Order: sequence, then structure tokens, then C-alpha cells
Amino acid sequence: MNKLSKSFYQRDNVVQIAKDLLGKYLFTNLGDGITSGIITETEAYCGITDKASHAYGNLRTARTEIMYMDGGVAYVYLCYGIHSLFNIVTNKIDIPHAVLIRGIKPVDGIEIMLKRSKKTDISKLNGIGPGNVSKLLNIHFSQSGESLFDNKIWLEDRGLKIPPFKIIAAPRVGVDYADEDAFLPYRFRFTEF
DNA sequence: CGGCCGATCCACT
DNA sequence: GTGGATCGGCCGA
Repeated sequence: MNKLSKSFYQRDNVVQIAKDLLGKYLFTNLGDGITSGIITETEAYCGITDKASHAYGNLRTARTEIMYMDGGVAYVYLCYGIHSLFNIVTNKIDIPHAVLIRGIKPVDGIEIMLKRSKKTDISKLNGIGPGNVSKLLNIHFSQSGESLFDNKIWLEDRGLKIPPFKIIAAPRVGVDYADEDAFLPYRFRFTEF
């Protein structure tokens, strides 16, 4: 097993990290077994100067405080009262950078994921959309602050490389409120393997 | 302490 | 393509 290292998460370029996370494997072991998927879509959130970030303007609350932790922990929060959205905290302590995981391709524990999503048909298993990612991997907002070097949530590099020309950059989703920052091409995905 | 709103998804048409 | 579900966080009073 080749877990991503602290130095991977603690670089200062969160946009580069968001790109590098494509093709990495995201694992969880939360209650009812190990599940994993290949990360297919990410979004970068660039701290206190990014109007789309929860930490914009150096906002510190009980919720956002997690983003100020040392790189390599999970930041999970509730959206629309229903969905737990999973982010990876990057950079050093007191610098609230994060990468939202928006899509995975299911790999390990397919049966468990089918049960979690109440589906029976593997072709209907859908890891597109940040709410679905958390549903399939059983991630809950109570896991916010969880270390990625522990055995509950972690990432691995299994040697899958995504050529830069296959990476599509686009504006982020649902951040219309962020004025000019809404147009930044901080959303990254790839479609073929 | 009350009210509004959000980095969404799904079932339905 | 659309509206309903559904609730914690944040802000202003």
C-alpha cells in the first residue's frame, strides 16, 4: 500500500494538488467494510482570498476551523441539510486551503456501495457528484477533522497517471455568489482512463 | 433566539 | 427540466 504522504498534502499550490489528486484512490473503512474509488473530479478552494471558500476573509468558526489544521485531514460539512461533502485540507497549519472531491469511480467494496446507495444494478452505481461520493463511501460530517494518515479515511497512489492533456479545467459548481472568483477554472476532471 | 440559505440529489413529468 | 426534501451554520436582533 502506498499512502499519500504529508508532503503531498502540505504543498502550497492547492490548484496543483487538486490536479494531482485525479487518478488517486480514495479509501474508507467506516463501519461496514472497506470501500474505495478512483478520484475523477476535484475542485480547489484557495483560502482566505477565495470568495468561494468558507474561509474567505479569514473566517474562523467551529466548522471552518478544521480547514486551518495542518494539511492531511478531512473537512466534511453539511450542504442543503442533506449531503455531507468531503474535502481534503491542504497546506500548512493556519492556511485554510482545501480540495473538494466531486466524483469517484467505484473500485473496492462494490457490494457495500450498492447497499449504501440502495441500488441492485452495478451499472446504476453513480459516483458523480460530491453528495454521492460521501454516500458511497459512508462519509458523514461528524468525520470532519479526521486524519488521512489513520485507518478510517485515506488516499493511495496506485501508479495510475493522468496525462495533463486529458485533464479538463472548468469553473466551479454552485459558487455564483463568489463574484469574479466564480469564474476561476479550479474544477478538474478526466473522463477516459 | 429566529430566520434564511446553501460547494445537492432524486423522483417525477 | 423541475420542484421538493430537509437541517446545521451563520448573522443580525
